[in-house]
Amino acid sequence: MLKITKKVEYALIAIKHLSENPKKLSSVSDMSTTYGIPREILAKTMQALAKENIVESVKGPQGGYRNKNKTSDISLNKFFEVLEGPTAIMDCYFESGCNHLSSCNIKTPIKKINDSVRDLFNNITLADIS
Amino acid sequence: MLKITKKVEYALIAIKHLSENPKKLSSVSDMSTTYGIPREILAKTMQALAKENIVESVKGPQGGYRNKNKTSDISLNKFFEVLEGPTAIMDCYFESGCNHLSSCNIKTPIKKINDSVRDLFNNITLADIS
DNA sequence: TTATATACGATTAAATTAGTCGTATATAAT
DNA sequence: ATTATATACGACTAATTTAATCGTATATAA
Repeated sequence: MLKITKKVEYALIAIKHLSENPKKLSSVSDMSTTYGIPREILAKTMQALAKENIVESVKGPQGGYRNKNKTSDISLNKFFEVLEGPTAIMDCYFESGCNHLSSCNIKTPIKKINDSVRDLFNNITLADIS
Repeated sequence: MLKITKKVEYALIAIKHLSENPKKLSSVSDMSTTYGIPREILAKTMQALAKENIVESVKGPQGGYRNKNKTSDISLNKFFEVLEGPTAIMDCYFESGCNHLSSCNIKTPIKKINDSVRDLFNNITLADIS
């Protein structure tokens, strides 16, 4: 539980790389060989980040990615949600009704845990961890 | 990512139940029917909690479980670790060396995220969420 | 025109999580 | 003593989620 996925791991590596190479464009191929990351997965991950304007993409030869916004403007929560969807420690938090348990006594506790985790990630930026 | 498991969910429900019924013993059968939780899974979960002295078990007819320590003395982190093992957002945090990536640039970031999450869970007790 | 690079959907493989089954042991009640 | 009830625990199977691969389209610099 509470493990971050490879997708997020790879994205963190890429963002860090881009922030260390702000001038030039970095291609997926280059980054995947440099860090030993499966090419296709990294590609998709970068595409998701590009779609949300976290990175900028340039097509064609000599193309690649560069960071678009300041890493200090992007919260970890935003970053995670772009890649994984809503930060919810348990599904029932976002579903209208809990279909699993006939008599749930922990809705409030779950909400508290969830809010705490979200607060935490909202208050850490990509710059903080780079 | 960052989802809590059913095991933890069920354990939270049980602990809440026990804290609401401090005098008597509650059996797994009773709790599993009351909350619609698979019997065997709840049984194993309670056994794990008993082993760590979070709950007390009494065998035989009329037996069952009761809370052993104050819920305010048990951190969420302790609780999670009893059920799921070390709170590590990524495996490499606990392994001696990272075998996955030839050239990892995010060890420090990962450590920061991980420590933040652990701090958070260390500062929430079971009482806080009950 | 060609080689390089992103974009994206579909599919398969691997790993993790959830749930089941079988058996042993303790003990209260009869 | 015997029986029914309850915890204890290991092995196994099923379901779900995550990771990785494959194929094809599109843009563009050289």
